[in-house]
Amino acid sequence: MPRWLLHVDLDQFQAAVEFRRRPELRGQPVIVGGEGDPSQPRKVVTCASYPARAFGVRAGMPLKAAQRKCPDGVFLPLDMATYEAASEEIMATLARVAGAVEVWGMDEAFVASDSDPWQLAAEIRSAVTELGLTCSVGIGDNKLTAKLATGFAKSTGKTSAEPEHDAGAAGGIFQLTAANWTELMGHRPTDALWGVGARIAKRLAELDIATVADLMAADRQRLAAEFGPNTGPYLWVLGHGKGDTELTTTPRIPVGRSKSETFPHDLTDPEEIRREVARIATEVAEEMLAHNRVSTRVSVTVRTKTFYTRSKQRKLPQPTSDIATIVDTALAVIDRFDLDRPVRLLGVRLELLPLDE
DNA sequence: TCTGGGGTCCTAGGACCC
DNA sequence: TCTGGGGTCCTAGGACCC
Repeated sequence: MPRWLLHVDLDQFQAAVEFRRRPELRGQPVIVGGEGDPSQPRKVVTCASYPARAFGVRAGMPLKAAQRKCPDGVFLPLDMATYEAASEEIMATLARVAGAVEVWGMDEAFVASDSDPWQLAAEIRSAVTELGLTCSVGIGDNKLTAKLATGFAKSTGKTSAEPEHDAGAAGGIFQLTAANWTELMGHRPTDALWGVGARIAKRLAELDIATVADLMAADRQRLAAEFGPNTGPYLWVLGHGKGDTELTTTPRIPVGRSKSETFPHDLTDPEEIRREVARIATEVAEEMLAHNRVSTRVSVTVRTKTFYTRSKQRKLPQPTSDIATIVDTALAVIDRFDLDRPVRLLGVRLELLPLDE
């Protein structure tokens, strides 16, 4: 009996959650991000509704740019608490319909099927629709193919102009497996793979590995020599459409906790920079404490006006939950930076002591 | 249009020890 | 005096993801 992995991905998640409480906005170009004020600098789009995307608005784009592309867009502030609550609702629904769920971020999850994956996918979509939301489902023989299948599900299911893929398509559900892997993925650039980004793709291209098919034909030893003993072979495996087939249903225990802030205007006064580092360190330490965790290491990140980003860290003499010690350490670390250029971002990250002893 | 915030994991080099 | 090889800890940086 084959085991299928299903990847569930909510459509336009944050915008869709907003539509539930403001149904009059359905079908409108809605842009969620920052405080919902496109005149605010250094804030970006977290989620654009499909109508907003038709104007060219994309996640990650500055709000100001989004407004230029879509002047009549409805800008809404981020409301994380509401999205988290919606996410829990969704995951509970998936658990009810599909059993074990591996949560992958707020609006994604993997589930498994030992029988008919299309049937399960349809049931999931129907259950999510009852929540007033919609989702796409990718079916794969592992997590990689399932995840990539969701991308096909979105592009084939959503755009009527898109020619119908015969292999495995059915409105919002798509199946990608070893059987159609080469046909559907072989000609695509390597960064179409989940885990290959722009940088790795560029380095691969320099080795004359431009497409997934090229990667499949590449020499493993060469990849290992180029990318390291772990990453190299991993890339080769990715290229062949292989991946993890196990669901991890126990919630992951965070190994770190961080907080960073891009300031609306650059900071230049070293004393002000120290004060902000102390404030951010206090906040993240308090959150750590609220979760009953203990810190082992403090890392401070500085991003200057030119986007030059560096971090320095210091191991604590012993694991501690003492806020004053953590703040003092963060200050000692920031003092090792040359603060002679305008600072646009400061961040503090705490590494956490593993929970199991 | 200048480029958010919160995560995870991997690699590499130097220090230090045997 | 012209120099080993491994293991581990620590720090810095890179890359990816949602």
